Amino acid sequence: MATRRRSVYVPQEIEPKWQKIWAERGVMTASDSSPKPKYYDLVMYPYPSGELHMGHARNYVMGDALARMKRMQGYEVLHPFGWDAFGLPAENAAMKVPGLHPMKWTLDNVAESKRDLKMMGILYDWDREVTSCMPDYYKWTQWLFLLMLERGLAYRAMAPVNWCPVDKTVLANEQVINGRCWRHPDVEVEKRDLEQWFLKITDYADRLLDDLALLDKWPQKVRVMQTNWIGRSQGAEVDFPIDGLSGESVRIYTTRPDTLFGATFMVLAPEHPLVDRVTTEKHRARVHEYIETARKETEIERLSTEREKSGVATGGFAINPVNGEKIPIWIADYVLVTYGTGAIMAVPAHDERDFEFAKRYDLPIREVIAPPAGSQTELREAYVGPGAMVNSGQFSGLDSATGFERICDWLEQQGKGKRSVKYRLRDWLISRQRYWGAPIPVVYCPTHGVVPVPVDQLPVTLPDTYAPLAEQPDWYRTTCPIGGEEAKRETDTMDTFIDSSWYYLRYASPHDDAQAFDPELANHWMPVDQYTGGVEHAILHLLYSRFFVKVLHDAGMVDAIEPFMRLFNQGMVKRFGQVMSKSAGNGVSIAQLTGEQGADAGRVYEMFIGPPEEDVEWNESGLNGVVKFLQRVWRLVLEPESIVEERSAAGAGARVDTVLLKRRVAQTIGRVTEHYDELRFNTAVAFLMELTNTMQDYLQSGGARDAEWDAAVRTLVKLLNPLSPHICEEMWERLGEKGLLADQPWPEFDAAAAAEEKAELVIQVEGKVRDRLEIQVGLSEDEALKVALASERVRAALNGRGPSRVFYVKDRLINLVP
RNA sequence: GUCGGCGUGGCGGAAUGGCAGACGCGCCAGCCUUAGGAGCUGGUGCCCGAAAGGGCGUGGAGGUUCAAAUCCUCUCGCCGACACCA
Repeated sequence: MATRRRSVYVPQEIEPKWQKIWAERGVMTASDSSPKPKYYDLVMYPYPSGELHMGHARNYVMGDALARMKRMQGYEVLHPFGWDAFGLPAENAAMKVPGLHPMKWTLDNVAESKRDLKMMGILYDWDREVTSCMPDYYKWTQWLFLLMLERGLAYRAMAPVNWCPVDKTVLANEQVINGRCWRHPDVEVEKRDLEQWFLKITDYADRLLDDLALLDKWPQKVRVMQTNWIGRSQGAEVDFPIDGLSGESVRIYTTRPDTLFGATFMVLAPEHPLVDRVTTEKHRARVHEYIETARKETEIERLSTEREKSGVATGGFAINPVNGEKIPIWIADYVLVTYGTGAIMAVPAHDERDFEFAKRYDLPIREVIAPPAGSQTELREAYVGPGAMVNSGQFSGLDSATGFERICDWLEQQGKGKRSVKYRLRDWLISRQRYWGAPIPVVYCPTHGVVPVPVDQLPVTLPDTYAPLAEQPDWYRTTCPIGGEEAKRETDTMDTFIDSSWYYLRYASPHDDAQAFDPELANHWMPVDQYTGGVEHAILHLLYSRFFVKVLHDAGMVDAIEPFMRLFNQGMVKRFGQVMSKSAGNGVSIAQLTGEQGADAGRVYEMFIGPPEEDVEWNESGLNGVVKFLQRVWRLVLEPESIVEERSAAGAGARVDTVLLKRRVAQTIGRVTEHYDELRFNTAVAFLMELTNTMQDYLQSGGARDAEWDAAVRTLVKLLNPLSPHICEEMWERLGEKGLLADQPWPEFDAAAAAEEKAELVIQVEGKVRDRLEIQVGLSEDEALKVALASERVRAALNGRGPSRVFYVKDRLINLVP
């Protein structure tokens, strides 16, 4: 008997078997007409980068585990997948390898990634797969652009744009990080003036901001980031007449109209249109020189806060409308032409930037807000807080908040200004001078101007030849859809963030060739119940998607006003201290993992490794621990006698009887269900480990393998299934059960069975725990007191002690008054 | 600079304001064994102690509370986002 070989599972034998069965049975195929409640479980569709590693897998395992559980809980689960397939890496690859087309490179990568996902046992409804670079998808991306155009939300404008000299394309504001290209952190972005397409996301600024309040199941971090990005501020626009130019004035924007009396000079952005008008002959040469220098500076230099402020006087003066004072007009590049009105009143006493500027150029500083307590006699820095207004004419004496309102009222009555709300958010520049994107579907006609391509002529497909569209006359030469004149196609393509702003809607009806999505089906599945992806999309993708849904809602195409109800940002997987990636060369590939420890061990390990939102470090011994755990489950379920035998060899562990076993099973159902639902997989795994420990102790305490044991076994297998589906499915079959485990109902939680039968009474005296007493659950306060006082030890503990005599029973406090 | 988040054993980490350190890794001791990098049992926060037991303990200092890792104030450290937006 001693030579007995313990049974072990071999992942390479069971994993492919079950993957094949699930695919054949269409386990994750979502039905549009199911009577079950729907659950839309979505992971951010990725850029197809080819072979996947365990860093990618963590995200997808979470989504898969949730989908599997929700399915067992009786939901009709939509768990789709697709590819954000336009974009630069494909072009870079094509440029490196002559003759390689971005399409081929992309589709090869898709195939490779897809194979890896399947090897991990991750189930999607592949019937609904979308690929954004395919004409049947980007046809509708183009259609959505035309919808925006029709609704006045797409426009063309000449603008100083962010230009990446390496990628040779324009970037959105959101793609410029510290003045550098988001794809090339050491390449500084240049400013160029180009005619470009924009989407008017600023029209939705208020709603994008206000509706964040509805997203209470989003990480607050993301909501804060979006709030800051939209950057709404309340203030006033005020007209300052230009001295000597009757009827002309400069409009400024301020968030502190209460400091209007403290304005001692005015500053225009170098690009401000009135610069020429206000500059006197004497100052013209110097102003011109300053503007030239400012233009040549990169965004980085200009925006650096470390840099000392610079500027130049124009020689012109403006009249402060509240007191008729003449104040000099300066030009300085710390004022941005793109924000507010491109001009400010400078109040050095109450604004740090103005203060610094005034110090440098020796401009007057006048205090108009007195700090609340203890006035600062010396003005060493600007006081930006609230306080009482002083030196402010009829408004002196008011507190600054009231003064804000009174001055605004006064300005509006006098017609000299008005309340105004400004945003940091800018319109979304979507033109890209790249081949590998969806062509913007418009035609430039000499007679009719900008003409949208008629819907029945969509899609405007990309030419087969990989080369910039502007260099392909065969492609861009066309005729005007209205008059038939010779015309030219737009040669820019769209930002790929447009593709990803609506893909989740396409999943509702991915094969519809008559519309972008079927509104009825979209309304059936939307909104997304759980959205999972990286925090790097906290602003760009999520803000754009929210914008699209609001536009589509206004167009009557979807009921939802927000796309994603619950958002989760998972942490990244690191190895050797660095984020796993192909370029860092530290990835554990899915192919390698499944060939060794198996997909299930990798899945459970990645869920157990740490909190799901935290970055985690991959390490082999942790993975081995999980393999050990799974092998133990395997034996416990299929070969419990081998565990019973071990008892005699080494002595018993903890005593576990049937009552304890039952209770532990019930508790585990409750905890695991709750924690899976909240994506707290690390603790869910810990609870399952506790259950197996209890089951093992039960066997080793001589527990019978009766109905209770069988129930425990089946519960364990079901609860573990979302994380370790292959092994659980195989065990289910070997247990002689009929049907797929994937189709089994989720175990029901029995609160009564999970409750402890004893409660503890903790006797604290003067803040210290003096004694503990086991009592029955469900006793009233009086009964509990009686039990407590019946105890000799309790009486002794209380005897002669100080004032605080407190009992604690579960979550109830009982105060004992002597 | 501003705004957010986080500081718990040797390590990853648990803890609706209620026995801090679950679960796992690692380590120590033992058992078993045709010796496997296997399996099993016990131990493992720190200090004192042979033990029983006692003291200390969640970055630091205060505070609220019968009770604080958890709430409040200040402070130090780390991480992230934004960064002249008037």
